[in-house]
Amino acid sequence: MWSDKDDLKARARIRNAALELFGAEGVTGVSLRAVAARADVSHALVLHHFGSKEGLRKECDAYVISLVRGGPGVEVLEDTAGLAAMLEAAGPVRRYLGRAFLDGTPEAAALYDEIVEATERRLEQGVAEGWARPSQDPHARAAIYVTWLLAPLAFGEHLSRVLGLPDLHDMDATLRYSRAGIEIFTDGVFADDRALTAWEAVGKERRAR
Amino acid sequence: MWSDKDDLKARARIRNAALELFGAEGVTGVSLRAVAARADVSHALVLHHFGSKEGLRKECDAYVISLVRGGPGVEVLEDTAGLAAMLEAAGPVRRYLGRAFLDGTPEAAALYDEIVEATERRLEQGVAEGWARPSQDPHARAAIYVTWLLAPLAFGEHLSRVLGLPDLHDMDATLRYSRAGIEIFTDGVFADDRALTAWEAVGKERRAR
DNA sequence: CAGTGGGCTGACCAGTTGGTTATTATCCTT
DNA sequence: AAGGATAATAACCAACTGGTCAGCCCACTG
Repeated sequence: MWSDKDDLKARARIRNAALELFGAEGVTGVSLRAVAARADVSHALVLHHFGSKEGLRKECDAYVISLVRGGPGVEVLEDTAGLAAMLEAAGPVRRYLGRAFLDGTPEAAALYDEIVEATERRLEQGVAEGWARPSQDPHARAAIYVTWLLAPLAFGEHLSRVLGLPDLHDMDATLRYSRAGIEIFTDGVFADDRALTAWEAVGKERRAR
Repeated sequence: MWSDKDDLKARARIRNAALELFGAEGVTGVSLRAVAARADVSHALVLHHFGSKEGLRKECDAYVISLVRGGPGVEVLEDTAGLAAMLEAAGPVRRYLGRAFLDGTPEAAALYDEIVEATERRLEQGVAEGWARPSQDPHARAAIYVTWLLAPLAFGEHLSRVLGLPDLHDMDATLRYSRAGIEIFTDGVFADDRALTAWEAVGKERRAR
């Protein structure tokens, strides 16, 4: 699919190998030697180029984030473009992102915050323009909205298994399950207010205690 | 918060320590010695009780799943009780679950499948009873619905940071952000069908190619 | 009381880990 | 062609990994 050409610079080859392996097994689960082997390189060269394992991890973070930002030109996300790029990203990148968010690196946290902010602005604009519903708590809604859109990054494997889709991360599969998501975002799931009412009852009860 | 009493059996102490550490750092990132140290026990004892690291991991899985099932009596989840238990679970258990789903152990996969099935039945019943909207793809909707409810397990850290909540995993915080979720599930986010229409356009274009 | 079996440990093992160093190969530049 | 950098390697290191083993300790049971 996107195997590296032989003449690709070793540094980039190492980074790609790390991306794949880190995403699949987690950073702590992958040795520098394993990365080196996949990049067809001595393990000392990895250290030579990146200084340490942590350095390699940071470079992977930076690279993936630059992909999401859509190139070196974009400094701050304007709308939901970053989200879209994330969902369309190739398999290894998606898996890596999922891990990064769960591991909670500072870089991933900053990216998450940025996406939530951009999304909140966009939804606010949508409310003004009439295509988005107003919310009682726009900040929390934006956060939840982003979290849900990102959820397939973490749970993609299960999603694809349950839906019987062969490759969890390709575009066709994404398209298939995203329809159900859009449906919920358009019509909701609940037909009446009883869940909302129940929530308010619980909240009131807790506040009383 | 839930520190172990001194007279707790060593076996359970080890399991709890493993649960905490595995959840926080990932299974591969935690050594048996670290687990042993936190349980105040020699690392040989861990092997004595669980045979291997993999054995310990399996025991953690089984324990957490039994918690979600709500006790040894429950064999198959009846409704969304498992989901509720999961969302109310204490911090370490939540983190562990998030990891388990991302790592894709067979036990976690089975649990996920089971929850999706139970939820699909429940939503189907809801449609019949009138409190849930019908869906064009009930199976996919149930899968997405579950995935979204589970998303805070994986992204809870970021969610709490963005919302300015101190402790990501306590019940009050869960209550706060879940309101926004219920709001979306009740009213949706989009005010009209244009997202759905756009999706259909993309799908048609791809099918044409 | 003897003994016996399980909880528990320290010492040990071979293999792996991230990282260092000295050395060689390969490339530009002038 | 000479020179200086940079790419790349093999050999090595101390620390740590999961796992084994012989044996201690101590509560039971006969």
